Amino acid sequence: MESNGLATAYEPGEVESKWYDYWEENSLFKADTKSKRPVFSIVIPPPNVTGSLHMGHALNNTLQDVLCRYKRMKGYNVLWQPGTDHAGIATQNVVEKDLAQKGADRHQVGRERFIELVWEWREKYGRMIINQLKRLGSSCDWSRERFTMDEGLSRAVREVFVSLYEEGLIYRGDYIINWCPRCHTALADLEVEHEEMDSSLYYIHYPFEKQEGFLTVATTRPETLLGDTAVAVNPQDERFRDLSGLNVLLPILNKPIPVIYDKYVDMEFGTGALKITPAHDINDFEIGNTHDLERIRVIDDDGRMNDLAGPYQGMDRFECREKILDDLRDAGLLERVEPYRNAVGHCYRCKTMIEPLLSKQWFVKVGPLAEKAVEAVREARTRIVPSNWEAVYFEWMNNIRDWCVSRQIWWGHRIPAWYCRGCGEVIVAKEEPKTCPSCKSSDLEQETDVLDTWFSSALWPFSTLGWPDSTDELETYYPTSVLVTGFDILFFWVARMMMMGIHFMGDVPFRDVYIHALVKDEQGQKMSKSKGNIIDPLEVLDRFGTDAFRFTLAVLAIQGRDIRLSEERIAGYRNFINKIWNAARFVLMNVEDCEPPLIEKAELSLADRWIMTRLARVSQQVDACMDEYKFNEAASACYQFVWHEFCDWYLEMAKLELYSEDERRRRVSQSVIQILLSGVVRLLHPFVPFITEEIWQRLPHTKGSVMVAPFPHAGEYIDDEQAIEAMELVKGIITGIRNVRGEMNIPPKTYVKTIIDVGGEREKEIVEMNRGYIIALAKAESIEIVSRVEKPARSATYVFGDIQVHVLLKGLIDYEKERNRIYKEIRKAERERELSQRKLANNNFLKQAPPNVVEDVREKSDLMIAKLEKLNQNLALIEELR
RNA sequence: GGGCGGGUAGCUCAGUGGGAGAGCAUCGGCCUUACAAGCCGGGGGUCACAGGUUCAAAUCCUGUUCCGCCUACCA
Repeated sequence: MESNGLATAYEPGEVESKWYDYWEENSLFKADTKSKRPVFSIVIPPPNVTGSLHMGHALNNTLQDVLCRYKRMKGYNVLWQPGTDHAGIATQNVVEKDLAQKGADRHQVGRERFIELVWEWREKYGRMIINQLKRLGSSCDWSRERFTMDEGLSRAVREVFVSLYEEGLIYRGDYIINWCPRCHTALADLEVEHEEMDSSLYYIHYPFEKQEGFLTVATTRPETLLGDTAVAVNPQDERFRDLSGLNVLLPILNKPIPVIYDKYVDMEFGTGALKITPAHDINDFEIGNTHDLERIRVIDDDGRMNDLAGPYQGMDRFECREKILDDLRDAGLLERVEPYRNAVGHCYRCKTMIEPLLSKQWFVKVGPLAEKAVEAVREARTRIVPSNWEAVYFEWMNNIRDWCVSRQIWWGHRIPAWYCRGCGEVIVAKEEPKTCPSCKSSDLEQETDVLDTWFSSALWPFSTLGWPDSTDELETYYPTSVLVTGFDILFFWVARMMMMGIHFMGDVPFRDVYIHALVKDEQGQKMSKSKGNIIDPLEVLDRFGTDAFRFTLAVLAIQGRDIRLSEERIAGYRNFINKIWNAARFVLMNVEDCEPPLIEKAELSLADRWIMTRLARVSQQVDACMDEYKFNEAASACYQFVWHEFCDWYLEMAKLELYSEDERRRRVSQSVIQILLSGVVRLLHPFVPFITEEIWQRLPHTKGSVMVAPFPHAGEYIDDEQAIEAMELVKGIITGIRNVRGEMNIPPKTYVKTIIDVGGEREKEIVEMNRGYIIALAKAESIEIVSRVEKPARSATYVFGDIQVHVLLKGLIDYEKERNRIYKEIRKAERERELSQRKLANNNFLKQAPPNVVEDVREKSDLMIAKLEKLNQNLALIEELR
């Protein structure tokens, strides 16, 4: 059925794009540096420019949008700074894959052309993620959109690199780094994923050079023995005394290498003898340094054995392992093989097994930066929510190692360093130097490496606001109010932004960091392409609408707990959206031709006063939740209020007024429900922006967009505690009658005679004044209000507190049924009475518990005693009548 | 190895010191003119286990156990 041109079911499709366009056209997302209002600012975690919206984005951006919309309605000058990230390795991989399909590779097209191709790719696909964020309703100030490879941000990158270099916080050197043989680049420690794997521990004999016998070493990587330059044992180890100065022979190559003593070696592990490969293992590298060992790199950039690998040259590293094991077996040098589980590093981008190897790279010396970043959180200049992440943050920051920032790829910010071919001088500068400052040669060559993508991301909170220039934006919006992100990039990104922000801006980049959970599937599994358990957010948006999806995410965003998302759940909240829609339809149907609201407080019904009080209180509750980023509590409170108070009780009660013969009553009610719907819509707007705008625009007497309407606040309404109490009584009576009706199978169409037995005068008055609600909502034919009567014959009785609701039954009462019903009630009441009385019998309880608690228990006990008395009387009566 | 989180109704989970809750599912009754994507009513829990603190414990402490995640330079 249609009414006011409103369909009975909400259809999100058309509504969403219509209002999003409207918001944009009216510049409602725009931040204003000139504004005098309090500031609220967020920088978006920039998605990969060529990426596509996944569940993580959906959650992350929904929460940010909820905050931004809420703050706008609260009167803040809001900036939600959007943008995208160039995602060096990921994007390069995508474009390379595309090239491969065309039968080419990047080396054929050359660096310059390749970068052009990536830019073209970005032009083609870069809008996709932005449009998807828009579909989600994200109210970013798109006029300020930034990209990490923009000229401005690139300038910030060069500026930072040069300053850090000049301060000695960036250096270049030979170290063991994580090499991905497939991506052909170095990776930071963080970019390596450790995966526990079944592998083997090989026990290999290293014969002594000049005497009988051998040392047995245990290793998981026999192929690296080709690069061994020592065997180490613990100086404390009794088994290996007097080996000082001796050599063992490297198997197969028969090259003498020394036995050295180093307390790093764990005597308990393996044989207590450790082979040392300084060019392929971080620990071996360090031991090599203290013992001044030669570093022999035997694996090349492709993961193949190089010319130093003797007979194995050209073999892939895994192939080489098999071959070398065969050869060791043949030579009788492989003692045994044990199954073993160890954590092996893999590239976080392509999952290829990482090769630790010696290489010359650029590093950031993070120690001094990390120290300040730790201090900032310790001093609560930045607050991490929930706070248990602070411990994780400290743990990592305190054990941080230098950050390898050079990448051997092409897509990214090229490191602003030049090498003089003349004298070998290294020149680090913001602009390309013409000549070498040391030898004046003009034969300079720029560093070919680019910077780690996270290097530019680390500058995001100030580079997007115009740094290194001093801008109004920086002045107004830095530090940002909050960063909303997942814990998976706490180290990658948050920690580094903290370091850079403090170092270059002299203040933390954000006051709060809100860490949200991961979105998983129904079974609690991480969503992944390989598992095939991905729920595509775009599909969800199509099927259920943006508002339903957003509300689901908000209600599931419980601090510190992962989200298990299921379609059922989304469908449930889709129903809620539809409920909102129908409530609005109902209101709009009934206010069509009414005059602007003008009401005396005295004219408000009980239901009016009750719901206004509730709306005021729920708004305050939402305020409190939002301050603490308790999205789930805020959303649940809204859900509960709108559905189970506003719709289930209030609108039903308002029908009495709306359908009244009395025109004044009707008019007042028409005004009140409009006011209330306006409040409900504003309350819900941050969570469900589209449907609320659609309703807002249809409400008479509203102006502009709901986006900029004020969030409901207590001052708008009333706070009437008496109305709450009276409503509880009325609701209790109605529920009582409905309960009896349900259990006694009274057909819904049958109106029943009721006798309501209330003790107090005040209660009596309330029931008397509100009998209309009871008649309508409980389908009562008549209500007789009495004090202290016996249960009438042919009746079923519901007891709550000291109130009895007798429902008179026509025809034959089912005594058995009524007896069982009462019996059940008695058992329940007895249990509660027992509990209370046991407490009251305890002297310690009476003495030590707070008086109000004792009072509550006493009240409860009295209540139960009274209730039981009545129930027992009723039961006796039933038994008598049988 | 270290750390963190979790175990509450059939399922998914709220609830951090005083009456065990929600959504979904389930059962019974309703096409009541806002809504069947709905309305009304009902059933269902030894709050993982064992100790302890307390007048009082799902909640605080200790231990056990199971699950998940993060982290790590024992080859």
